[in-house]
Amino acid sequence: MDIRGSRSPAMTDVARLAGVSHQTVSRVLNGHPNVKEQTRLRVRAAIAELGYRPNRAARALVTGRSQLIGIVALNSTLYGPSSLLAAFEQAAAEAGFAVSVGSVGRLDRESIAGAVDRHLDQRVAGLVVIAPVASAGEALEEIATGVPLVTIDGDPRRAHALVTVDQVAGARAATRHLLQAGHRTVWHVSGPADWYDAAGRIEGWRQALEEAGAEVPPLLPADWSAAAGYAAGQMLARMPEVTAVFTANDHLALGLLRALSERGRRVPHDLSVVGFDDVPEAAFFIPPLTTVRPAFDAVAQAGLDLLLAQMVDTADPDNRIVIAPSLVKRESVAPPR
Amino acid sequence: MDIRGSRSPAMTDVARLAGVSHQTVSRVLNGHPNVKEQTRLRVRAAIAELGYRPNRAARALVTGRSQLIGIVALNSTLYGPSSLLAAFEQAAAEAGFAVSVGSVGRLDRESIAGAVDRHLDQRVAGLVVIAPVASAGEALEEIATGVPLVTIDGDPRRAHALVTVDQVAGARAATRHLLQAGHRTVWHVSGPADWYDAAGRIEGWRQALEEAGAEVPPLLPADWSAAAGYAAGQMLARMPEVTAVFTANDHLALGLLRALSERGRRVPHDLSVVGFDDVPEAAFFIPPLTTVRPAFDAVAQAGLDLLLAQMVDTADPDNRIVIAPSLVKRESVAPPR
DNA sequence: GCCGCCGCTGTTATCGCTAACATCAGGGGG
DNA sequence: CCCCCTGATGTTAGCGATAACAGCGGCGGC
Repeated sequence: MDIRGSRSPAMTDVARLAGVSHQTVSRVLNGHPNVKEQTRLRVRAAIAELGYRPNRAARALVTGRSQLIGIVALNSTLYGPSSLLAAFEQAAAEAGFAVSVGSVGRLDRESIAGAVDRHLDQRVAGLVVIAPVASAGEALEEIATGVPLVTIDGDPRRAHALVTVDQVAGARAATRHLLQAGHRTVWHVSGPADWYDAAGRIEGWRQALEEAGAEVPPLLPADWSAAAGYAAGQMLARMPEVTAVFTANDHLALGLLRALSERGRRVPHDLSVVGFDDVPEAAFFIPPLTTVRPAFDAVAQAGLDLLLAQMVDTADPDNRIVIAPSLVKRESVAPPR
Repeated sequence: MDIRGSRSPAMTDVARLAGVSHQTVSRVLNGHPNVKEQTRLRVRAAIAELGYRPNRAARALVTGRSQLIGIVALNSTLYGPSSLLAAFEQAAAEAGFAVSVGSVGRLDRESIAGAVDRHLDQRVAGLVVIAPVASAGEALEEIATGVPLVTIDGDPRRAHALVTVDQVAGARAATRHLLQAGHRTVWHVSGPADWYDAAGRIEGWRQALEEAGAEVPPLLPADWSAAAGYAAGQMLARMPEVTAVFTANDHLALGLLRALSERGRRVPHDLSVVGFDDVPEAAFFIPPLTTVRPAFDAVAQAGLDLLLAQMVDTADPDNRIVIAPSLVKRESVAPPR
């Protein structure tokens, strides 16, 4: 578009070509009212002719704010967080914001603070933190940012301006579904204890059992990996009294299914399994997995809305939005023998 | 840290506190040599005391370049692209760059051009495009950006400054592994034809068969989904002469495994399967999947290096780097009966 | 002992934009 | 007929940094 070397056109170049002052160009660009229609057209034409594009750095410098939203997220390929990230980028782009991602290796106080810092350096207009673990929540409490901040998947009890999936409701639905199929009780392979997601799912599982008057079996703590699910499965396969298992995510369920299959325990004939996340492959596990689907798109959109609301109006930062997940029924659940 | 409302400290504030000029502060910040050690320490102390952080917008304005790298990527939860994205963010952050992500819904000319445009508005210092499909490659050819540009997973024949996984070598290794196990030939369930990844894997598969003098069976085209793998599996299960299948990714393999399991064809006893990607769960498929692991970290790092090299020195933009993947052997491969 | 260079620091101009104020022509009310 | 207001535009002053150049001691060489 440009001959290399010649600097790209600035506002004054446009102004000169259109025969107006640079300020008039600025007014046209920012949609200010008092500009004659004819002038506006001349300026537009000049902009098009030169291929002018405003310099965001200059604008950010003088206004003190950018059109950049920062996201702090865990650098992982975990399905939940990365779906959330993708969905958020999409929503932000549609709203005309650029998104700067600061992924962190671990969600501890120091890493989070570092990522937030780097974003503040960029003078982001707002900040979204996907903070599913307790340490992250604590870290955030201590960081006064001075910019609009929305937490996604943070501490449901503490954080302001929070959007989260209703983990408790999802887990209750999963557990109830198994109880209604006729199982006396439901075992739970949980996620890491310091993740809110995991804690909420444990809570929902426990609630559903207690409401139904069912015995609450010991919790099987794990991380989010298929490997941990496999380990849990090796144990459960040896326990004939276990007929129903709810795992904290689909990958745990995958590992569990393999362990059961190796030991000759058939699903759902001998044992029913429900997962959480509805990863795209869940329908192709052996057997197809009944699971809970969080509405990541809705979470992302709600997060953005909350952020934009804070940006125009600093009031009402206490809003929190909880998105209900839905149960997806497939073939991994059946009545007990 | 700051009292709300009072503007954040600027370089002159630091200078006043340290009893020097703002220029000396600038020199300290940028590591210029000729500053007395004692002065440097005083400035550092003042910076710490005020919690000063440089204003990137101002710096970008005066230097004409930002510390922002733009990434254009497909907004998907596909394992390959999203791993690449995560790895790149990591590498860029370590090199002191912020990363602005412009994800696009489709990789067509218009979407790509739009995303590139938005990034140019931000005055990114460099641009990385993860462009695994043909239409994206064509779109890029037409866009003169004027900034350093690196293509990841683009057209191996055309693009300059390209980093890619050696799809051909990976597919050859997978296919040869199956042939060496004793199979007469290997079938292939491929990815979408317009993806370079898919094309390279087809090519490698074909090469390996031809080198070995094996018959080349008809290609089974699919997309990347487990559903497509399932469909292919339903067909293959009915064909007793098929003893070895190479799928273009692990999720296809997952769907295939389920279809085979439903029809009573045992893996690896009746049929061997090899995938591609080494998703974290691949070790927990039934049975554990032999697959090809692309080194996403290495790709990302190489991409960043290439970009940085272009940024300091506009010469040598024709470099292309091909990263070799490795074969991960698990239990889904055995000799034919 | 003077010149010149070097190491350190300060002064000034500038990047491209927006905000605030200045200007100026034209029109309606007293 | 003058005043004031209003709509359209221009002028000026920064935003916060870097770059280029200017000063100013002190030290070595002749």
